[in-house]
Amino acid sequence: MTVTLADVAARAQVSPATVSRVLNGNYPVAAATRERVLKAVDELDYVLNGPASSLAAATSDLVGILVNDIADPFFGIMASAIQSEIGGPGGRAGGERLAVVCNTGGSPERELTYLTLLQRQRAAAVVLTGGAVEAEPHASAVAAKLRKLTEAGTRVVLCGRPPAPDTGSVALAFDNRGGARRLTEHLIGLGHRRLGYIAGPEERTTTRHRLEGHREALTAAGLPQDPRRTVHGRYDRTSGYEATLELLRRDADLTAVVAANDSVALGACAALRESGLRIPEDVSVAGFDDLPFSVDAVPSLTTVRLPLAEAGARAGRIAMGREEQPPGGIATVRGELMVRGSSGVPRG
Amino acid sequence: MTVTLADVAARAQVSPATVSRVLNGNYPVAAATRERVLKAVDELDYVLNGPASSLAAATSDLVGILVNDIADPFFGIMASAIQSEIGGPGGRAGGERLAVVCNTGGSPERELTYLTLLQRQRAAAVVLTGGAVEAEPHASAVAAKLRKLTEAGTRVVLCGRPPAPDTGSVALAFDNRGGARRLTEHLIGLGHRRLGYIAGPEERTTTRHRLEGHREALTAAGLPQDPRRTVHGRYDRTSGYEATLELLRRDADLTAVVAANDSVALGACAALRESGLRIPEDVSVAGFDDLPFSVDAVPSLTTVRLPLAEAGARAGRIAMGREEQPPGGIATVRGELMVRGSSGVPRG
DNA sequence: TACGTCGTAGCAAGCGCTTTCTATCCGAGG
DNA sequence: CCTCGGATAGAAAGCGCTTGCTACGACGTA
Repeated sequence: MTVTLADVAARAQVSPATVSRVLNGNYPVAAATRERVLKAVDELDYVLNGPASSLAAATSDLVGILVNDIADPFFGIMASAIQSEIGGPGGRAGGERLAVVCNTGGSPERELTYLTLLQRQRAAAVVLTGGAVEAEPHASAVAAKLRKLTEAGTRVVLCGRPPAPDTGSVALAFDNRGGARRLTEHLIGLGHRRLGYIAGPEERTTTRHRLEGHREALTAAGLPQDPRRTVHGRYDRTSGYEATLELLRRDADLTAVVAANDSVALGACAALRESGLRIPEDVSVAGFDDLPFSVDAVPSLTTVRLPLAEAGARAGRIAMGREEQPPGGIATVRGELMVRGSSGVPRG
Repeated sequence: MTVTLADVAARAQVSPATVSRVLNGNYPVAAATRERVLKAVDELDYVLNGPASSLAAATSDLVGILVNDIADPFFGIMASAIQSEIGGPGGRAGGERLAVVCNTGGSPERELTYLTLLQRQRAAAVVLTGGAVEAEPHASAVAAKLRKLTEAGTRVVLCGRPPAPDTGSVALAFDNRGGARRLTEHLIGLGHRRLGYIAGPEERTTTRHRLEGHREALTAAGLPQDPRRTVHGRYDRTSGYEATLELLRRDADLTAVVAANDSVALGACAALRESGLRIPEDVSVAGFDDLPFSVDAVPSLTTVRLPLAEAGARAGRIAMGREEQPPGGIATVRGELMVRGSSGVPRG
């Protein structure tokens, strides 16, 4: 029925072992023999049986990339960069590595499921992107799973996610706290005193760090931390829209809105505009991440640029063992404040 | 070293066969025995060896989703929808299916490579999204590969891609031609007579169909098809920006710019604005796809909404055999014209 | 001429699971 | 009380590949 190694071997008049070695190129084979084998492979249109190969070799070509939301360019950009470092030659049997991205939808359960699935497939490496969920028992379960993976020889890299101590993983963390602090400092520097903050889902590290950075800046400037000025939501546009209306309801005198990310900021802009407020004359808006569309917003968004592609590429290289690990297995990636049209001096 | 089925069997005092049956749930096992096995699985923290399982069963839990550009929400949204129909319970051994998205970067070679990799992994199904490349020899090579896959029992579904005859695949094609025609008709109806068109890469079916639809509308209205009014580029913002400047250089009297997609349209808006032109007073702009950010553009984008999530979900269900195939294995998905602020009556 | 060496290729033992076929135990029916 | 069928469980034969070890010829060297 299907063509196997043995068929190729028979046709090339060699042993299966030789065919395997030609395919894997990890053992000397005479040029003439190799030719003969490759010819047979071609003629029979042979495709290696991946599962059989992985079983015998106790490893696979699979590399997993976990993302929270594949429809969000934030993750798409990272995944793309990671994948382009991981894909390409280097897989088993002269093949390519299969970089697969797994969409967790932000669900802790799915994250764990995918991790188990990748473990089951004996993945060569796994890269986890995006913030982690801090709530128990998920956090410990993930940590335990990561440890299992590294112990089994799977390289684990965290990209844009805080370090997971004692798991054997390498972390490239974003400096969310610092970025948020500088962003808020910028607004305070412009004269803003009444700032609303639209945070992401409470249980995520990214949310907490950005919020902490914001509050640090507030405190440093001697401004009060009014809990009524913070609203939690999701990392999407709709959430930003609704949260902004809520903020306005609580305090119509806000002069600035700091959003958890750019999508949220866009929603905030829409809500402000519909409320008859001009940006930045009446209210300044700031985002986070600097996704491609942010510069096209009108006015263009003041935000913190995260080097998503660079970090992803580096994570990919580390996962492939092509770049040295940072000292202690931990590196922090800083964001850059991008001051643009959506932030300005407050009225009055 | 690693825990195997046999270890679990020993601990549960049953045979490996029984453990396998408990895990797969495809054979009656007494409740007490099942309990004992599951307990052992748990205590030993056993994880099935995927490759071994796939080898023995001659099939895997893998489902591939091919996308052109994972950083582009157009594909992200489809991939997300496909994946959410495919993931979840239903995999082998009580596990979940592993829906993996493969980023081809729009390269025909990578597309073929991924297809081979998925074939090698004995994927249960493959969903290809986005337009195809028509140039030979790629087109035939892909068709041949798709045929191989279906013959080997892998279900193949094309989502937003024209049908591939005689390959055994199911196609959910977008009506790009009709959408583009209606969009251009809308502009002509507003009074536009000098329309620029920014097309995608020439070799792609999507590009050709949209361009044909545009020209159909032009012809139907008795307007000339000036080749100088069409510029080819890529499906991204930068391309739209540059192409618009080029169009303006060729004919400063344009009253409307139709873009290959929304990202391109955004780039066009930026270029027009920088050229001192107002939208839509001086020049109308239209996009295609209606991605989430399009409604946030200022003015919001007139475009053609493609039901990406719905089509993706349907493709996913068909790939899983949970939805009947359309008659003839082919269905056309229409887009909906969304008239918004970026299109208006031309000056004069 | 005899012997160690190097370069190639084959043998065969798994890798860890699935599944067919067979064995066993039990209760029910005759 | 014996037999038969149904429900469970086990034995064992692979699935298609990799790889350690062995075999063998052709050289170069003593």
